[in-house]
Amino acid sequence: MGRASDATAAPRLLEAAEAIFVEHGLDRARVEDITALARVSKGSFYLHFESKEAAFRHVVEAIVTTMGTYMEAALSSEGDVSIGNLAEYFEGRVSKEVALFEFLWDSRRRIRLLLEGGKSSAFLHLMDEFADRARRNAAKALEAGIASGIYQKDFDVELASIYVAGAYDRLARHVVRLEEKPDFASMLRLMQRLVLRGLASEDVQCMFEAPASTRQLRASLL
Amino acid sequence: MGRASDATAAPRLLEAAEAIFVEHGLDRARVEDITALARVSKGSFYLHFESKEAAFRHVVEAIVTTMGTYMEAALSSEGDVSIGNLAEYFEGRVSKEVALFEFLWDSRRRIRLLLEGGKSSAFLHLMDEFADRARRNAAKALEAGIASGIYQKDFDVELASIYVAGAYDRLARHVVRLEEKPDFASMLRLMQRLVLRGLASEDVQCMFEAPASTRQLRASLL
Amino acid sequence: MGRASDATAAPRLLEAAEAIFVEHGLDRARVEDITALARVSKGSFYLHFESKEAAFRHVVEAIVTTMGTYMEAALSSEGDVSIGNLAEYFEGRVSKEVALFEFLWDSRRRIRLLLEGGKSSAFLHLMDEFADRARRNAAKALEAGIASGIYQKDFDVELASIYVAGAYDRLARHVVRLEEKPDFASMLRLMQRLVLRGLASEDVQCMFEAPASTRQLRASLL
Amino acid sequence: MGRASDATAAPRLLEAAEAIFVEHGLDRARVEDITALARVSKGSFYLHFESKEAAFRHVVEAIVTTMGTYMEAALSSEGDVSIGNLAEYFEGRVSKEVALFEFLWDSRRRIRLLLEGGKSSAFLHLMDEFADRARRNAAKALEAGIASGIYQKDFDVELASIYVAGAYDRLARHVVRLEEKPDFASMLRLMQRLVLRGLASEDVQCMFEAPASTRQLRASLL
DNA sequence: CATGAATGAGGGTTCATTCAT
DNA sequence: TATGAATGAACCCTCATTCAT
Repeated sequence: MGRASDATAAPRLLEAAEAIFVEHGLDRARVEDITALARVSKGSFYLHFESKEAAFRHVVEAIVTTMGTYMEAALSSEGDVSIGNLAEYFEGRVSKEVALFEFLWDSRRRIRLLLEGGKSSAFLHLMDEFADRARRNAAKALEAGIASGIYQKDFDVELASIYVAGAYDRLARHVVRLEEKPDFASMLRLMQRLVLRGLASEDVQCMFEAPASTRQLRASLL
Repeated sequence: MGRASDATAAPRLLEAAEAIFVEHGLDRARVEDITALARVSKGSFYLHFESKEAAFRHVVEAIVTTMGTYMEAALSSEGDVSIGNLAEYFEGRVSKEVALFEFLWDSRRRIRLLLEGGKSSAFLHLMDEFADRARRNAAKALEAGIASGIYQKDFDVELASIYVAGAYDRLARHVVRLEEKPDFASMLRLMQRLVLRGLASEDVQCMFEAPASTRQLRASLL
Repeated sequence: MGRASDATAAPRLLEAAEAIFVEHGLDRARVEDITALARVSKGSFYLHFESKEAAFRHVVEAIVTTMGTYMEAALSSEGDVSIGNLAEYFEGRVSKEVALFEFLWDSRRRIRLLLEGGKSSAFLHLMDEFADRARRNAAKALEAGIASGIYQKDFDVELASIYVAGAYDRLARHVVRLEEKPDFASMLRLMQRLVLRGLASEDVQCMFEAPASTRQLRASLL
Repeated sequence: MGRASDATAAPRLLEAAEAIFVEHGLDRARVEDITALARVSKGSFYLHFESKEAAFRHVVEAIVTTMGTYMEAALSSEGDVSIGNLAEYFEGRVSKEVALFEFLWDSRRRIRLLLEGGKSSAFLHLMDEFADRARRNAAKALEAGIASGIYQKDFDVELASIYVAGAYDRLARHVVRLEEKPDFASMLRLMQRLVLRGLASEDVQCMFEAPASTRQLRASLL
């Protein structure tokens, strides 16, 4: 091997590329901006990337992979639902969602840039991809709820999943822009309550009226 | 000396600018593309706009104004709400929303371009502006609902308005991408039901249980 | 029409392009060299040429056309040959060739650059094209000579035309490099004599021996 | 620390450099092309050559030396000429020339590249150098011929040598482009005949007419 | 006002050369 | 000596903007 490759150069370059692309978008980003930020020569850029566009694609894909994986993990709903364990189930979902929003919060700088400054259609497409992934997750959760008798049977699941995912989408966009970290648990409980009460089957609906036995549920949802 | 003063040049230029900017974004759009589309000389561009960026801002503002005005009109909720006229009130809201979605449907090509191809942060910002406007509308409606006793009093209105607006936002994005015009009325009724049942006060909640008097409401919301 | 196009700009650019390309070759020539020589802005180059390579092709083609046309005209051999008018015929050919070499002499700067400094394969190819054109001309002349009984019948015309054209080719290369204008007529007479005596038919050969009648021919060829 | 000292690296590099330079010319050849072909590191190039241009000069000189040496050997005319041994003498020359053309034929790929693809002025110069060397050889042969009475005395030797060398030059260029190996002997005999008959002294000229004694010469030259 | 030729700054990319290992 | 990653000067081309007509 020749001159030892600066092991930190490649990651520095990637990081710099992401930062510059996310800040300025593909067209406004200058290769020289990226190499300067990475403290690397201009020519060095082309040791790591085929072209500016290729670097851009690389960055976008890396973001998709990182965020997507996390999101998938956070939203996967295993565990059975039944009217009996409703309160626990929802608390479980809420805590999973809290974990996801914690992740979003930690990544908020990057995400905010994607949302506000990602001046490129590639990032828009990426956003849409996440949104659709979230929607499919929501649809699965709704179907599970119908199957277990929690939800009514007579609504259009796809449509409802669009609403639900849209609500989460906007909530996420809202959250990453906040200055102070909000109380994710209460946020997400209100969300769950809207969905649950909005779609609840008669049986579950009753629990909101009944005095004693459902205290717990009512408490957790209010 | 060139073509005699051409009164149609300015609107043609604006139209062309919008088309090109929306298709390619600020950076990729070339002044010459715009003037070619407007059948105007390149120099003429600078008789009408300060610079390319100025033209872009102009276009963005024009879109905001046009769409925003329509939207405002469509969503403005005048008229009193009370438990008594609940069914009518909601039908009224649904029909207003249907009108808005009809407008979106008619403008779907332009909107789709803004969403998918609007390769510039300015358009993203514009989208966000609409989204926030919608959220504020939703918040007002929720507050009116609380005031009239339709909704519970113990939820975070701002948060709920985020959910609601997010749901509409995604629905709108979904709709403009459809091939076939969907049934807006049923779409928007499901939406209303989600919100109403999700946030309904005890009094209204009862109406879903009560046998006779609320038939109408139940029917319209299911 | 807009700003009046500088009518002299295009020819200046062409001239400059030829000068620079011929001096440095395609690869070493810089667009800026050309535009500087033409006293034109760098961008202006691309108003007249698609690309540097396109400009190069243009220049090459222009040279081919100019020189080729002249050459064709100069070498075309009309007029009948017969043993009777041999001396006149050859004087006629010689004077045509003298005219061609006068042209070469006048263009010697450009040609010399093509030969010595034309650092590009395109110019080599161009040279070959001229060479082949010359060879075909030679072949035609030889065939005419055979038909009229001046030349023998038993030699390979193509081969002989290669020799003859090669001889002229080198002579031309030699001439354009000279400092002083040489005596083209005697040069080209020696050439003709070589060819004539080299290929002469027995009948013509005799004329070189016979005392009186052929004095003229012998005189002109020696 | 890299590969242990590799004795074959230097010749491989030279060979690769020649191949790449001959194929692409100085400007289009990339150092990396050469080192890749030589299976040597890029840095290694600069252990063997001062610079790309130096390598180029080296290659050009090597070609000149190799080919020049061969050519010199092939064309050197030792042995006396006299009218008595004319036929043998010419057969001797022809066979030497055949040997040279055999060499050209064997090297035709390289030569063709030099002629057609040698995209650099250095190679053109090299070609001219060969041509001039050939011309000087021809001049020497002509002088020897004059001295021995074979040729006339009253022509411009330098001029004639230009013709003769030019003819050979073009013949050589023609030959290396052929698909099939031609009959060099007959080619070169026609060439000799042209020159001999073109310049022959009266004494030799007679041999073409005389019946018996010169049969051999006439036969060999026709 | 209208035109479109002219301008020139700017940036992506290549590649000869250097140098730390 | 051999390596190949790193460097940065150089150069083609684009395109927003200007300006003479």
